[in-house]
Amino acid sequence: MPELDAPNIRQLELFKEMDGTHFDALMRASYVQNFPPQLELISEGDPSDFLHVVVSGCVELFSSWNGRESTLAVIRPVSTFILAASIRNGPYLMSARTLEKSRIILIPSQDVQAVFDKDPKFARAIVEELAQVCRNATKHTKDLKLRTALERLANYLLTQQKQAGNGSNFSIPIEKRHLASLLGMTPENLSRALKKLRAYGVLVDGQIIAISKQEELERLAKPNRLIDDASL
Amino acid sequence: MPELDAPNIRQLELFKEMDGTHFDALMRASYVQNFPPQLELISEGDPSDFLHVVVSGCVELFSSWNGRESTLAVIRPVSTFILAASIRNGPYLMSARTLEKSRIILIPSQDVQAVFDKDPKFARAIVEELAQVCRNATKHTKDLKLRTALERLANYLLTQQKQAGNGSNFSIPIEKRHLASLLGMTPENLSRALKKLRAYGVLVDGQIIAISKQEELERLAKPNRLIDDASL
DNA sequence: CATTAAATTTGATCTAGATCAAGATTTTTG
DNA sequence: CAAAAATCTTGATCTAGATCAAATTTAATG
Repeated sequence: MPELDAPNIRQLELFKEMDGTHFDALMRASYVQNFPPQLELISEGDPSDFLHVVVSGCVELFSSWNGRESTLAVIRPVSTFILAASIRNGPYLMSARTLEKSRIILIPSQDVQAVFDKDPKFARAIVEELAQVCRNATKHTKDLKLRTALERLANYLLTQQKQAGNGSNFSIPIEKRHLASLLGMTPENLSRALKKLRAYGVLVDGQIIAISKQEELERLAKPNRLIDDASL
Repeated sequence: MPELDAPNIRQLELFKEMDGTHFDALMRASYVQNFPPQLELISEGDPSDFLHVVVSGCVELFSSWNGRESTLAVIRPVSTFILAASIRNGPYLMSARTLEKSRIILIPSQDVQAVFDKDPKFARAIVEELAQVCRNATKHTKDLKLRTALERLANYLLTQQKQAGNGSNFSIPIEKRHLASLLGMTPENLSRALKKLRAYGVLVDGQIIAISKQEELERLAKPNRLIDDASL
């Protein structure tokens, strides 16, 4: 793989503490590729051969059943996806497609596993990362089962606001139809929900959101760290 | 801890391959307790001090927000829970209560982590278990987002049937109100959904289920390994 | 075993959210 | 930049599932 990318990857929690030799070996075994938008990278059911790292761009994880489809997550740089599948050597449970032009590193699962056994620091990092993924999945489920669509949206906006630095203006980083699917609602319903939030001081212009009545929105959303804090 | 339990625990995937000395050390550091039914073992938000292993009985994992509550999983012997929290030393994301009189082993998180660093076999087992938990969470989300309540119920019944040995008769192992919550519906709606399934050859008598038209039910349920197979 | 309490079922009604059908915008592309 | 294709929005309608209230069954308790 090109040396340009390695330093970026090395900064990732997953690779930061590991032995340099092992890191280099992993990188040598890996492939880097640039993908155009809307390309299906993996399909659910396929065997999991690689751990993926999004270096730039954006990847949507989604799943289909009986003609229906749902977005399960949107991955932004720099982070990994399908770690669980590649550890268990099980089939992918989700499909993945690029939403934008994306640069992605593919690390062969068998190399990940080999280094896992040799490098305790890496093993530690893998298990921490995986526990995080696991906990975020739990939070997503709680969000879905305990909240209405309007509440999910309100909390999503507050979370995005926080990530963008707590200013009153920020922009949502994905298309609304994907956001709708992520939040478990239809695009039509998202559109209406955004309109309802005007009463709580939310102004929408395309992807740009302005929050004018912070307290009102928070009173509606009732954000909770055990659901909304991705770092927890 | 009493030696009676150790052999059972040792059989768990999580502990099977690890070094005997390490296993014994873990067991010595652990506590075994018998809990009555309906006892809240842990509350979400609390710091995670122990990895829990259900030896006998049954534990419900649930979560609350804004006065609502939802069952997220039901844990039966012999398996662990809140592995992810104890690895990250983060607060519990779910609460846990016994549904029946239960025998539970509490292994201090710090001991789990210490042995993780020393014993590659154990590290390997932990990461596999965690990946499994992670994948099951993904399946649960897919079930919730891609299926209607009736479809979730139909698939739940087929899964239980399989676990019970594929006979046409079997019994559901939890109260219906918990099942309803697990499937993301109200008890009233579960009751009605079960009635609707009569048209597909499902007969209900208390906890006992009889499936008379296997193919019809499967045509409705459209079971899918990437959602319904817990071992995958 | 009678009493009380809890769980389940049933019926009536309500509502969040889906679906369908057009428009209105925005984005993409020749 | 104009045409075509998406995406987003709005309105009308429909429906899965929730809520409320009451009856019935089942389980727990003195």
